[in-house]
Amino acid sequence: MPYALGTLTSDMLQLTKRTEYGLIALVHMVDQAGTFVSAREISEHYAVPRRLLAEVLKDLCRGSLVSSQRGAAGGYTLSRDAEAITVGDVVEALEGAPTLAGCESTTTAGEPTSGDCDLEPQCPIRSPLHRLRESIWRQMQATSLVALTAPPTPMVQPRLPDLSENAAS
Amino acid sequence: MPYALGTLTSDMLQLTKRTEYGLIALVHMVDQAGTFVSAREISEHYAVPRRLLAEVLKDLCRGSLVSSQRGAAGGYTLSRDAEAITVGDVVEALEGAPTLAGCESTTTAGEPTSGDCDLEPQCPIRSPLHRLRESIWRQMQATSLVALTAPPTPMVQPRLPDLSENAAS
DNA sequence: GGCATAAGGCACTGATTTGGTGCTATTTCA
DNA sequence: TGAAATAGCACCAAATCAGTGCCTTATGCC
Ligand code: SF4
Ligand code: SF4
Repeated sequence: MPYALGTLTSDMLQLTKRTEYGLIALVHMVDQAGTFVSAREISEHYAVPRRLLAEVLKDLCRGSLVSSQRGAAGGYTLSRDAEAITVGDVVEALEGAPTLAGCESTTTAGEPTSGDCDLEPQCPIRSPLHRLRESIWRQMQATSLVALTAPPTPMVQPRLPDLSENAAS
Repeated sequence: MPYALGTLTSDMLQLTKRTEYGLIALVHMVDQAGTFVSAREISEHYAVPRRLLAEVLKDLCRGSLVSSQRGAAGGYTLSRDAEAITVGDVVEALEGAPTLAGCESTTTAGEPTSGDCDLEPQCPIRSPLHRLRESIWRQMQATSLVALTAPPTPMVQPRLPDLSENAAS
């Protein structure tokens, strides 16, 4: 069956393994708040490669999401409240602030960062795409670790805001 | 200045060049609705690699987003109304339906597709992440070509729905 | 002190994806 | 017939990603 359209999966929304491992570790640490959890403990608990997880935790430490303690009985612990750590923070710490198009690489400060694409003046999709990216990014910033720890959540998906001004649903 | 956190850009929300080129071509075709536009014309207009654009247009044709006409004076044209073509459609045609985590590769039909990750039973972040992905994907499905063609759009970004049930902003 | 156990640093490999090109065949219009 | 267009497909180079090796440094405990 050639050309099975719809069965392929894009990775454009795919979290990297690093981010997944980071999220798993952070969620695990929410329960153990106040204590230092070692990378070994987490890696054995979730069957995650130990060395890779250590690398991820290190980056989370650089991003000030966790604090580390060296030596025996050392490990990592959340450096702030679980509600103050969002998926966006994790992605930003492990992959950098995301962009939808190459013409703008928004930092946390929101600099324009003119862009490396040379068809900007002619490009017709630039501005609306940025709006879409902003919206998505905002959702990641609005999803905190506590939202990830609440498993059942029998919530109904609310109506999405429409990004265009003329589609009235 | 080592470790310039916040300046790196993640590509997790980055459209591929193929998708970008596809969107540009489609938006261009919105204006020329009814006529067949050649890949050469678009590539010269926007300084996009001709051969690559042709490849993209071909995939869009496979995805039934555009119709093609061969031979001299041939080209491509939208196969349906611009409002009926969404960013999600384009992404799906050019990259496949997206997934946030590797444990589920949702097709358009929405099959479960059990998953290739072996830490699903233990994984604490699975369900909420899927909710996030759904929400993002929904936004892409809600953004049509006409939304991309409306340049000024002095619209205020509406409040986002909160994905967690306990964060009351 | 000495040792086990922790994180920190960094370079490195292998597999995959992505952007892009070459070449040929086929279709259409003049 | 020939130019111009799509269709198909293989191929390449660069970038990214998952994962590992190896060493250094720090801490707790005997
Ligand atoms: S200017 Fe247009 S083509 Fe260039 S990176 Fe931005 S959105 Fe993409
Ligand atoms: S089960 Fe968890 S770790 Fe595995 S792919 Fe799904 S979200 Fe990622």
